[in-house]
Order: sequence, then structure tokens, then C-alpha cells
Amino acid sequence: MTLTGFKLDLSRYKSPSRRYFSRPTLTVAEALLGSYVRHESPDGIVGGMIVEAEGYLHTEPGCHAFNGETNRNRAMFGPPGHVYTYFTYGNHWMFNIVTEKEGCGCAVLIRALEPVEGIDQMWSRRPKARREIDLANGPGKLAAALNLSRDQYGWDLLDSKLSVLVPPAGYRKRIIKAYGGVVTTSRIGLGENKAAGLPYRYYLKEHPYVSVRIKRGKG
DNA sequence: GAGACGATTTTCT
DNA sequence: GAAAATCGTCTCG
Repeated sequence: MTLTGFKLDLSRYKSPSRRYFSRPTLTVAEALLGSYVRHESPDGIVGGMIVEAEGYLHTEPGCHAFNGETNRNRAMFGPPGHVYTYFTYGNHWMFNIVTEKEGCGCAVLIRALEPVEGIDQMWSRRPKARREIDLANGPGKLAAALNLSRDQYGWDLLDSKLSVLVPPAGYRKRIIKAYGGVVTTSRIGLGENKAAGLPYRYYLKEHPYVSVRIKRGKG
């Protein structure tokens, strides 16, 4: 039983195929809600259910790949289902999943999750958190809680210590319903001239572990 | 090699 | 609600 009352049955989750990640970025971003991220880190397994994600398309300036390939964003141009991590604001790592065809430059930012496995380890990696809800309700917090950083850059989610597991369709529908459906809004933290208004953010409406609830856009 | 900036978090008012 | 903290990456010279 999780803190939110919904009984998450991890045994029903399975590894997706490569095709799961090669679909359109926004499709993947929404599909990842209710999915599970699991990291078999050296200090133990940590994992949780994704409750918030954002899509980034190479065609819009909010995306790191908008201006082409660089040393930093190279992983975004790799095969789908691989990991793109980057460092920002002097302190924080962000965890992204590459989508669409290889060479596309598209990805999904995982912004929040509900801790399920390895919660003790998450507490140790998030010493400033006061409540369990604060362990991973933001992209920087999430990466810290899951022990993700430069080390995971370019990893394959289908063949590494870091993986995504997806629930059966019917079970996923129950999850979505349990949390009041999916909300679509504009993305968080983008400058005004960086396609800030595009509705590429998705989260579980009533889930308490979502990072930010007030932002313009539909929903 | 210098300067500007950021897909954030935390603390203080 | 405002602002500091903090440093890798990119751009330009």
C-alpha cells in the first residue's frame, strides 16, 4: 500500500519493447504516467511510479535539441529508450527518456514520482526533505532520490540497471481513474521566448506527489 | 578564456 | 512570493 491509498501491484508491471519509446513524444509522455522507474543502484534498488512528465520536441525552442546536436545533448539523438541526463542550475540533474526515431532529438522529462522501493535510500539522498512527499516531486529531487546523474548518461532502459516497467492497459486505466484522470498543461520553468505556452506537460490530476499545480494552459 | 544562462531547489520575508 | 545558490555548457572572440 502506498501513501496515497492506491495499491500498486508491481508484479503486474512488465518491460516494454523498444517500440514503446519510439512512438510520438507526447504519446510517450502521457503513457509514462502510471509507469514505473526502477534503478538497481549500488546501494540498493530504488523505484517509484511516474506521476508527472513533459515532452520536448526538436521542432520547438524549449528543447535542448532545437539548435542541433552538441556534446551535451548527444544522447537525445541516440536510439529511443535511452537515457538523457543533464546538469543545471549548478546543483541539479534531470532525467529524460529519449523518444521517436534515432536522430530525432526528442525526449520526455520525468518530473515527479511516487516513491515505492528503496524509500530509506531516497531519504538519505534527499536529506533536506521534510516529508515523504518531497522526496521526488520535482525533476531535480527525483534524480537525486533515484541516484541518477552523469553516470546514467546514454544508458539503455531496456538493457541496464535503470529500467522502466509498464502496467497492463486495463490496470493503467484503473490507476488513471484512481487519481482523477490526466491533466495537460504548459511546461514548467521555460523562459517566455522558449515555447513556454505549449501544452506538453502531463500529470495525474489528484496525485499528491505532483510538483507544481498552478500553470496556465488547458487543465 | 570570459561571460551569460538555465527543463531547480531551498530559504527567508 | 522573491531571491540566492551554484557550475557545466555553449557562444563568441
